[in-house]
Amino acid sequence: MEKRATIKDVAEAAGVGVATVSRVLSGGSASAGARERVLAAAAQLDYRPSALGRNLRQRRTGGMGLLVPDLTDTFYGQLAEGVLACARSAGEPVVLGSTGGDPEQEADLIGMLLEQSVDRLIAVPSGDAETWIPAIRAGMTVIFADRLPSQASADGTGQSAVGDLMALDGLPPAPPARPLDVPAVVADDRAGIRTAVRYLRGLGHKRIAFLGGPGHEGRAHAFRVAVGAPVDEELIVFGTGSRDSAYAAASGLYQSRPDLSAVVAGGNVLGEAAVLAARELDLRVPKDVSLVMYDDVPWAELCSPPLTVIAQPGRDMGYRAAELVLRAGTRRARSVVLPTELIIRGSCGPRR
Amino acid sequence: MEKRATIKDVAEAAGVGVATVSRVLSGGSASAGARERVLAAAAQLDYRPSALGRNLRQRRTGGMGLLVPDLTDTFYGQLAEGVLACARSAGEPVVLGSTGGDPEQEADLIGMLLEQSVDRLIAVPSGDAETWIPAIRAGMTVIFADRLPSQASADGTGQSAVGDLMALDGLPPAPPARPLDVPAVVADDRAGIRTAVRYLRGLGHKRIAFLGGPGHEGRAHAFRVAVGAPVDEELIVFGTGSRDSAYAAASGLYQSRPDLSAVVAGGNVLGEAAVLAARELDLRVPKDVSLVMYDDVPWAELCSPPLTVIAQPGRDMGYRAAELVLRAGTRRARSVVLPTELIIRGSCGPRR
DNA sequence: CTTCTCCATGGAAACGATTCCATCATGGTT
DNA sequence: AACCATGATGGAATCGTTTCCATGGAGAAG
Repeated sequence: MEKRATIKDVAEAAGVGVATVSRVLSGGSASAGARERVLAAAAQLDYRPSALGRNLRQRRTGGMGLLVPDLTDTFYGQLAEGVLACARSAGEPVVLGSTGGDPEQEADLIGMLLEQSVDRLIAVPSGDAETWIPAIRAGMTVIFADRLPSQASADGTGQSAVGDLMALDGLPPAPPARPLDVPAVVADDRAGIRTAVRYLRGLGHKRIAFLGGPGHEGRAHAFRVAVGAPVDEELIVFGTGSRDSAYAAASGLYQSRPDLSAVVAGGNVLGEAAVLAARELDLRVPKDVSLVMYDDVPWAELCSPPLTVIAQPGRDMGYRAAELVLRAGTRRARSVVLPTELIIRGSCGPRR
Repeated sequence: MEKRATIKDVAEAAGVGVATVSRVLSGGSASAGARERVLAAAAQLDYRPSALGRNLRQRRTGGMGLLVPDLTDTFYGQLAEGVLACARSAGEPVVLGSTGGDPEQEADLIGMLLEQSVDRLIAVPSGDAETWIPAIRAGMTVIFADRLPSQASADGTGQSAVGDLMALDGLPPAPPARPLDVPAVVADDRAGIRTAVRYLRGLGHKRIAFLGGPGHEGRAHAFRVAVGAPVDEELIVFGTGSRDSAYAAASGLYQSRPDLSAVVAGGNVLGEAAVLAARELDLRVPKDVSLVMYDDVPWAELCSPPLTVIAQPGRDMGYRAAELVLRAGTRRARSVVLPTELIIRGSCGPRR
């Protein structure tokens, strides 16, 4: 438990001033002799600059914050791994928070990060645009990942918040109430859902349901677009985030609409619930009901039948977001849309 | 992007000195009048003390570090959620690192945390005892979770490092080379494995294999103890951590020893590999081979047949570890052993 | 009335780095 | 030889907080 050497100790040992030590260590100009002596002294004393002093002086903490809804969800685990990989190679620390999908906890965690002067943040947002205004106004560089905050707008469609992403499909962009100017790294949900729906249609399915969770408004919207008018709103149901609630939603869906023949699950937790509920109700997959699930998690292959999924690159998503948030400041970050891929396994069959 | 109010601003607005503000806000003594004015001014200015200044002054960063091998592994996701839940309720930040099971990366991350002056750390260790000496010597409060570092001792048995835990089963404790005095929160692997082996024996199985990954030396040891002499060392195989390597290990095991009739997988990634490899080789579970897997992950139930598992409370483990690391300093932390539970589903049957 | 104690109070030091700025040496140019 | 430009150098200021310490005032005890 010996105390660490400070820059002052190094300066003394090298016979130079602290300013010179700082310059040598952070790449400023110094004479060859001084540089050599400083380096030797630093090595000798096993000196490591304290992030504390530096942070205070620059009034900012290095590294980045990361806010996800739930680490138990394999997809967010993948995303976090991507962020951590990028951060590690940059030598930057990552402060992690799990929001449980609760806007209130999210707001608390943002407050905590502000207190720590963490000024870069990657978030899978749970709260609406309002929640994010304090962070933006405090000067944080925010990058959204996986999804955008739902707009707390009057029309109540749960439209996404970033204008330029809405225009992707030639759709009339939502009237921008006051879009957050926050770059995002997301999967191409529109294409992913469209491909899945077309695939199911090709198998003869007419009544296709969408089973979503919190934050899946964008995917639900993409689903509406993909099935086209008239949309049967009863076939679009939402759980609240917990596995129980997802199960209840799935079970309720099967029972209230026995005429449905296919389900698109908006996330792997929902997919899990859809399988479980089907089994409980003696619905066979894919004979009685076909299933496509968002997220290609390792266990999708273990199911029987193995699940057909819409794969999105969780790890890449995290990595790219981390790159963006680290580069920001240098260059104005631009949003990124990552491709999805329909991986056909065994959970979809022709309409019964 | 307005700059935040500092304690000086509050002092000025309240007409008191900075010392008084600090005392009021951190629970020191102050007159009612002063307290009231300070509180009012702080609220008025939306003052939040900067963690930067405080950290520098106390020469330590609040919160804690958390090091896990891989967030993609659901079990570590659960553990992390537990840590985060505890940290959140204490208002403390968590700095996360993912080691990939690599001692070198682990050492790097420890260095990074030291640089940040994070002096409390919860870790699922990958490196051996040597790796941890620098952290301990720097005065970090370390709590191990899920496992203990393998002892880099001469006897090469991969014995665990904490003496008092080794004595649980009345076994001659390994000659303590120089045990780390680090408290740990672990599952009762010995009992868990013993129960699983007895269960399999009860079903008539004679040749039971153990499939482990990095860090599962303790479980392998418990397995040796449970099966009793003579131990068929060929039936104990290890993967190196990646899913591919786990798969290769499982596949190799099945092929080299077609006489085995049951497998105990030391973790959920290994279990996944065991299922996949069995399917590939046309071994039916549980008809041809019975399987017990460590970790009760949500998808264990989705498999067909649903997997019989040794459940260990990942979330609790994380929560308890976080409690311990936060309380340390107040009280010398004591190790905790959490119970495991054999959950019988459908992946074990009578010996063919 | 004096003296002693106790508490509230605010100024200032400390924490460990970065960075501004004044100083000094060096070498080249006129 | 005088002058200037350039670059290295170290002292000191700075960041925002906590905490030490000296001061002063009020109340109690003599």
